[in-house]
Amino acid sequence: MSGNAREAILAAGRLSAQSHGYGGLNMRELAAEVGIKAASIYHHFPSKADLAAAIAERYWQDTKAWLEEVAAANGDPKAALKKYPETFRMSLENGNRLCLGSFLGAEYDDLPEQVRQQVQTFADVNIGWLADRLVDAGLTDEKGSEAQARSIFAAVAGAQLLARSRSDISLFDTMIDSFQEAGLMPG
Amino acid sequence: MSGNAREAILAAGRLSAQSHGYGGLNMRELAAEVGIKAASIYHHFPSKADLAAAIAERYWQDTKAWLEEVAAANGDPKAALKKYPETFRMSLENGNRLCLGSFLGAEYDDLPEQVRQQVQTFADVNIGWLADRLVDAGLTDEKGSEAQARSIFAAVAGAQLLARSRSDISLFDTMIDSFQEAGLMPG
DNA sequence: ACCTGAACACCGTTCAAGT
DNA sequence: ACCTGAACACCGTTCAAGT
Repeated sequence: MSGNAREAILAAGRLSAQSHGYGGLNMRELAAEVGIKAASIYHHFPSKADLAAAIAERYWQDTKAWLEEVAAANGDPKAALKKYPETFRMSLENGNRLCLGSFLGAEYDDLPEQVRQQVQTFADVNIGWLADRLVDAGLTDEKGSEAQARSIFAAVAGAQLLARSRSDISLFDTMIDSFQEAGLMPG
Repeated sequence: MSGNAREAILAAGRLSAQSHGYGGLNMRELAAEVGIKAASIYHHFPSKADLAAAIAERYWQDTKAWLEEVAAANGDPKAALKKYPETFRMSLENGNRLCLGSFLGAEYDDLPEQVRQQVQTFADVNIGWLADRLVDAGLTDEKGSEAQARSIFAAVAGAQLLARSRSDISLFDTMIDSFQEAGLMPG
């Protein structure tokens, strides 16, 4: 409708993809949510692959902006790191949804190349941000920071995946606590 | 051919599900791999949902048997725990495949009830085995053992998910090393 | 018992054609 | 530009019929 069908498609598409993945992203349903016909989506995106790539691109851009806000608002890098799991937690709160990067990561074999690239960038954004905080906090040397950052990213994503399949956010919180107590990430 | 089409369907179906998930499991393709027609699968399994449930059930049974072997072969529970990531590593080696529990966990919203139950049991088997080893090793008290076990399971699954999307087993190994060095799990 | 061709109802995707 | 009807390809599934 009116203002911007493209933006409405992106927003609804993101939510659907976080619930059902790339394969489960349904063009007719998505169109209905936006108030148009499925064929009309193709006026805004040349294909489902391009739509998914645009959704994933927007997803990492939003994530990056959020992470930068967190870093700016928390001078202490340890305090910033403590906030990191919050986006994953919000996905669970918002309809028990999965991180889009995790869902698309699972579907990686069947993903069009454009989508794969955005999934990689999403991971790079997360790992890069974490590595920068870890170095700033003096928790790792520069050499090992990326490896440590990757481990944190993977562990938090894994915790979200498991908590989601039980529809139980408290499990997510407990797992994050365990990671922090073990010293995998600062708490 | 031969002895047992049902077993061949289960074996090929498991591999396909670990690559493409439940939604991506294709009856016609699966039949072709086994050397029969799609309609013939229904002689062995009443529906795709029942087939997937049987695949997932067999999957946790195989996992459980493997874990019990590892426990039996390693009197030292820490040595057994050190071997735990090995099954996840083997999946990556075997065609860059994902743990079936992780893939179905991502698709949880769209899973038939029979399949969901087997996914839960798979998680329970892993967490129960880990909790038993942790208690035996004196690494946790009985009260906190399940929470600790869940964290290990989630972290290892997350590491596999991320390593798979890069098709890079060395990333998996490095993340496991990080988990062990942090003390999340014994190394 | 075990398998199959053919068909069914459905659904995502695409394109030619409308405004 | 923006949208759509309708065709297309493919899906899980059924069933009468074959061995």
